[in-house]
Amino acid sequence: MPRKLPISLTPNDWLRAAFVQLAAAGVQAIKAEVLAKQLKTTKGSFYWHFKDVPTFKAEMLKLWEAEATRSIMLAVTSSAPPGPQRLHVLARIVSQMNAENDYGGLSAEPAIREWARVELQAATAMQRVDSARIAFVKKLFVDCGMTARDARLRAELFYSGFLGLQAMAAIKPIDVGIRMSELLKLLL
Amino acid sequence: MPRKLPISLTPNDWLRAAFVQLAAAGVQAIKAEVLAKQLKTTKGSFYWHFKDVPTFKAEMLKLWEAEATRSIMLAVTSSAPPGPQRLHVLARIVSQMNAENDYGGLSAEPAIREWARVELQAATAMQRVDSARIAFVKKLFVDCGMTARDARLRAELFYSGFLGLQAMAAIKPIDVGIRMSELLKLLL
DNA sequence: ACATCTCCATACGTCAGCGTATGTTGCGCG
DNA sequence: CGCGCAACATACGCTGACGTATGGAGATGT
Repeated sequence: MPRKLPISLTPNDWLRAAFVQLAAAGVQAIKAEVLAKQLKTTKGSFYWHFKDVPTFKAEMLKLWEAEATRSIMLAVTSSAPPGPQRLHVLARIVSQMNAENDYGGLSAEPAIREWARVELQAATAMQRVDSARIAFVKKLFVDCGMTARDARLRAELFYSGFLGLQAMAAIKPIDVGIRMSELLKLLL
Repeated sequence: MPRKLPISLTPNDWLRAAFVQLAAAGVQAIKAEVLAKQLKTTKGSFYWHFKDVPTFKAEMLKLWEAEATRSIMLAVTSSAPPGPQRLHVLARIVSQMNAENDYGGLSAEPAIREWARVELQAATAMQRVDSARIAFVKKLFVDCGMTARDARLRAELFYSGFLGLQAMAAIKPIDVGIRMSELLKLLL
């Protein structure tokens, strides 16, 4: 039994559980008692670690925003030299990192987007992430020799296509990777 | 005062109010008492017209599914002859019908998609709508002389791009129409 | 060893939302 | 004119979720 007996829960344990819940059932499913049950404890623990639920959600957003773009940018720039190769790498990896990462990876993103549609705090975080990602993709297109204007448009279309495919994949499983590759061919 | 005194509420009044609420605050915001307040009545009325909330939601989905594709298809095929023109028309009209139609138009769609991510009943409806729309767009590409395979791929990318732009527009206002036009140029 | 502090358990009051049961009102009609 | 039904209004009990308050167990320092 490699079971590590629960010595003491960290704030991160709660946050990870919350992202799982978020991905599975949406923002409204993030409830203190539900998370407590999943962590086999009680909400007394929750309210010891966090002031209240809104504060907790704010921490979720902070964590997500910090990791949502960084890890992908890192993976891309470290596995290919500047040029079209990086875009192909990007198209491949974004479609296969479902639910691996701590903060829920990409499987929680549709839920966060709906969250952003409803709550202002999440909306501003989402806007910053969208902008950062589009700027990054734009740079990749610029590195392929495109003008700033063309690169920007293609970055937006590339990203929009990804969002759409991600949204559809959340309901009915499809091969996002191959479609992203085809989209990229048309954009280059 | 052109105020028409509330003679008697119809089921459709409730449904329209619910789509407004859905677009504004998501599925979880569809609550009998909230809708009653918006219609300046009480939930006694709600439970007279409808058995319970789940049944009511099911009727919402039924209504939405019936109208979500039909009206757009009709508008496109009736305003242009077969060929690329129809795609341009489609790119234009889908981006400007925000919140006009009865069932919430397109402004409620991101919420319905999240709904579909969480509840099975909505997921099956959403899948059918997605399939119908993609099939329709595919046909438009076929009418432009494309092979079935190419047309299918382009229809998916066109639709995915639309979904992504729609999702982004729900958070931060952007010009969906111009971006859809540019996407279409690349797909033709 | 004993007091303290951390980390969690339990019990409580509150409130929103559900669904039911029953009271109330206004029109249609003989 | 008054009866009856459609279309609500109101009152109720119930559950789930919040946040608080207080109790308790286990490690820890001196």
